[in-house]
Amino acid sequence: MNVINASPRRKELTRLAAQLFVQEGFDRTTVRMLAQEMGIKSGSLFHHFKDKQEILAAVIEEGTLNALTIARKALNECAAEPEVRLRTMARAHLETLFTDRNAHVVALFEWRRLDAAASAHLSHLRDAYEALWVAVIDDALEANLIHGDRFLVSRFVLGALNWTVRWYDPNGPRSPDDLADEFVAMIMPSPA
Amino acid sequence: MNVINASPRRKELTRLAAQLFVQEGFDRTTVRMLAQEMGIKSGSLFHHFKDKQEILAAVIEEGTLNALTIARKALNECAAEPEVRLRTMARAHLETLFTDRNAHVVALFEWRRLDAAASAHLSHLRDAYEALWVAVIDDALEANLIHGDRFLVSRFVLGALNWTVRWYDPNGPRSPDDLADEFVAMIMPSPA
DNA sequence: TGAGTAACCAAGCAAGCGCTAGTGTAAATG
DNA sequence: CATTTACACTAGCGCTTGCTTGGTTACTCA
Repeated sequence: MNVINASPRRKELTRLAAQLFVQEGFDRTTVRMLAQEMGIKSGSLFHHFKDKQEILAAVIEEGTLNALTIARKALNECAAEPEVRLRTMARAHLETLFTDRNAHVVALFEWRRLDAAASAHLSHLRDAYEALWVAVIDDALEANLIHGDRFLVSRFVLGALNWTVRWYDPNGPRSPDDLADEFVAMIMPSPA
Repeated sequence: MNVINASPRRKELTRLAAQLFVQEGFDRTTVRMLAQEMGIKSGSLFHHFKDKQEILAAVIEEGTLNALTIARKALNECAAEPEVRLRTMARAHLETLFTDRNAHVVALFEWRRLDAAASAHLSHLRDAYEALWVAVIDDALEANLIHGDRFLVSRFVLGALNWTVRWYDPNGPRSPDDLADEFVAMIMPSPA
């Protein structure tokens, strides 16, 4: 469950597991399927992971840590105007969502399959990420760019953006950045 | 898979199944668990449903048909102003989402477990429902209440509203209607 | 009264599940 | 050179899964 055990081999296995979890769902993915995809036998799998649960936790941890890193970096590098920060955050969110799509789909839709311990650990990571959002939205509210309750707005925004994994086609004409900009324009009273 | 087989007994069984599917997830819910919750033996289950898949389809069909009925009725009964219709639709959406919560959570998060035939049938129902939304949003766009691409806006809106099942507490201080109003206020440039 | 039917049950099959035990082997380490 | 470590293998245990079979009960209606 911990990030310390992050050998290159394990990272690669985690990536493959994420793909299968998205294709089949966690419960329908058997350890034998995972092993075959990895080019080893099912017994060998348990040398890298304690049990099947730990593979799920690894997938989600990987994705969430990535999202946190990218968002922090993007916020550090962008201007201080609330509007810019809002757009930056939306872009960063959709960027990770689609470059690291498998891991995030698993994080969003297989969350409930985590056991209590892993769930607690990963909730902290997710909360840290959401805190970034709340801060950005606070600034936007204060600047009168948007209006409403800070938590409600945060959750509506995250909902709308996360839901894009259900319908957005990355091979279509619109880039994730376009999508982010259109979304920000939608919730801002005065369009540019 | 069809609505014709809708005996009262089957309806009740479907309701119980929805609850279990939400608690445990479709894959982790065994036919034995379903049977016990229904007060029968696992073998008897297959008198009412062809197989486990059909139970899932029944749950989702029930929920979607309900949502369609309620939304149509609400739209028929409300005034013609785009702003009123938008608010009405948002309220209707959250109302069904939380009075028929189990069925809708299953519809939203276990969709992928449907086989091809059931999926095709139910997609039509869902499309019919989404068409109601697109029409309402078209009117709102034309009246300059909101701005953006009609399909993008529809999907962002549906995403934000559907995501509420992940965080909204119906026993909290805010009613679903309040929630709907706050959401509409958020996406409309000029607050009331 | 007797045929038809909806609802149920006990028993169990074949397949598949997560996981373990014990072993082999090549490379790194003392 | 001896030992440890990392990674993989084979074989299979004990259990659960969705579903079937063959039969019983209770009720309806001609």
